Amino acid sequence: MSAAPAPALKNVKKKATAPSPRAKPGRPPRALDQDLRERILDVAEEQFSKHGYDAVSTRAVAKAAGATSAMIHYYFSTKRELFDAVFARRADILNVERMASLDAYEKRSGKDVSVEGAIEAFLAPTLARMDETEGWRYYLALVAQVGHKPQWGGEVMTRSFDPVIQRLISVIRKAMPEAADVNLYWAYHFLSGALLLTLAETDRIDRLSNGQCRSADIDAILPRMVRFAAAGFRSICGAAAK
Amino acid sequence: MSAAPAPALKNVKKKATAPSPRAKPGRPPRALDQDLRERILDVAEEQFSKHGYDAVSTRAVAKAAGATSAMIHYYFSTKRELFDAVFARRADILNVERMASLDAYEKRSGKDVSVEGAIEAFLAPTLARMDETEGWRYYLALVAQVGHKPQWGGEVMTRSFDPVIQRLISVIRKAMPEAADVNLYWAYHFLSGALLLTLAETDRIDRLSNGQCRSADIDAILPRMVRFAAAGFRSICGAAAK
DNA sequence: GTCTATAAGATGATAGAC
DNA sequence: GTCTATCATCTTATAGAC
Repeated sequence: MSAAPAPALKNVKKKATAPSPRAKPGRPPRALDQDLRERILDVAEEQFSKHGYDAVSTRAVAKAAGATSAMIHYYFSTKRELFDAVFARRADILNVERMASLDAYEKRSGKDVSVEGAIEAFLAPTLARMDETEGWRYYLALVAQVGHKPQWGGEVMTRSFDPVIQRLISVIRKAMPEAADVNLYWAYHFLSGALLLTLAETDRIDRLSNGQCRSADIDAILPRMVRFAAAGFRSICGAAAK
Repeated sequence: MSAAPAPALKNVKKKATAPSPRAKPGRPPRALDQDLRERILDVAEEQFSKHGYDAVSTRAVAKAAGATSAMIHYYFSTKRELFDAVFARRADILNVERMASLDAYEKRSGKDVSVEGAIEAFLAPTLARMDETEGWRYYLALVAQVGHKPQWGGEVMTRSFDPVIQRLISVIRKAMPEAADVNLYWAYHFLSGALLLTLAETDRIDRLSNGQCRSADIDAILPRMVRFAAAGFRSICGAAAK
């Protein structure tokens, strides 16, 4: 349930003169298998995130992982399935954490559920991960890109994240029982856009603000995003909404 | 200043048995030149938007435009310059419209500038274009994707759109003179995310809301986005902000 | 499990005829 | 201005040796 530490490249260059020093015969190198598989996932995650799915070749991933492209197909069959594995790996972790966070918030707040509280419980796990490892930062930037791709933005995102979003909205609904569904969904849409642009870490805001804001400054972002979105939810879902 | 109507493909298939029927000799076909150039831009816009820059080949663009890939390089030298031309074409139009809209709002509101008014003046031209032609929808979805690409999200977006954004913030500042710059920039960052996700039109919100919201329903989006963002700006820039 | 070799085709870009 | 032909390289994926 905790993050997998990004393993450093180990057998970067094993091509030499002598016949390659493989695992000792007599015992299937079970550990190494998982090692390479994970290393491929790590490298693919980084490259897909940095350059986009289509700009990355299986060869490039293989090379950076210290293997050949044949190994990519051995473990993942196709490039697309490699992507799916990359995407699902941390999505599963994130979904568990978000669900747990929302559950915990609902339990401890009892009847005093607030919009701020719900949104904070939803955002905190994700933004915390963003502050953790390079791997998570790559992954979350990849989510931001996928979320804006015409086909994938609908399908992949829906498949991966819908249950938690419905859960979030159900908690917010407890804080605003009078809110109409349409308004709740549009409000989430705006919040989602704000979150995804944050995960993208494009440094746009750094330039725009002339260095006064920094894309990766989670401590500055989280409280502001919570307040911004909560006020937004209230203004379009509240009693005064048209 | 109005939108260029998307021209239908005209000379789709001129490859046949006879030597290709080119323009009549004696007069350089000036009109046709611009025709093809624009058609290439239209087609590239559509394909870059639908599949992403890296997934589209110059051959594919050429074919859809009823020409050969050599013509792409004749008019634009490189694939990247083709992209830049696609991106700049409507960015220029949009920038003029947004500036004019902000100017007009500031003029007619005098001293009574409101956050809602400024945001509405900023958003309205863009969302109106989204409701106009396929070409504009493709373009705006492309902007959303570019805005989340690691390199381009910073550089291309900054180069193309920063002046209008600074203008928007300067108008909002008149409505909230006490607001700190950092807060204004972060608030814009959230608004920008909400806008870009809207421009992407991924149908995610349609699925999530089980059809209650439609990605292209500008009449539903604009007023909600204005209220949502205005409330957000006030909540993190207002006197009560920490 | 890991490699080399290769199939089968696509890619960005250019040269040169017309 | 538009084309065909081509270069040199890269692409995903597979076959088969070890």
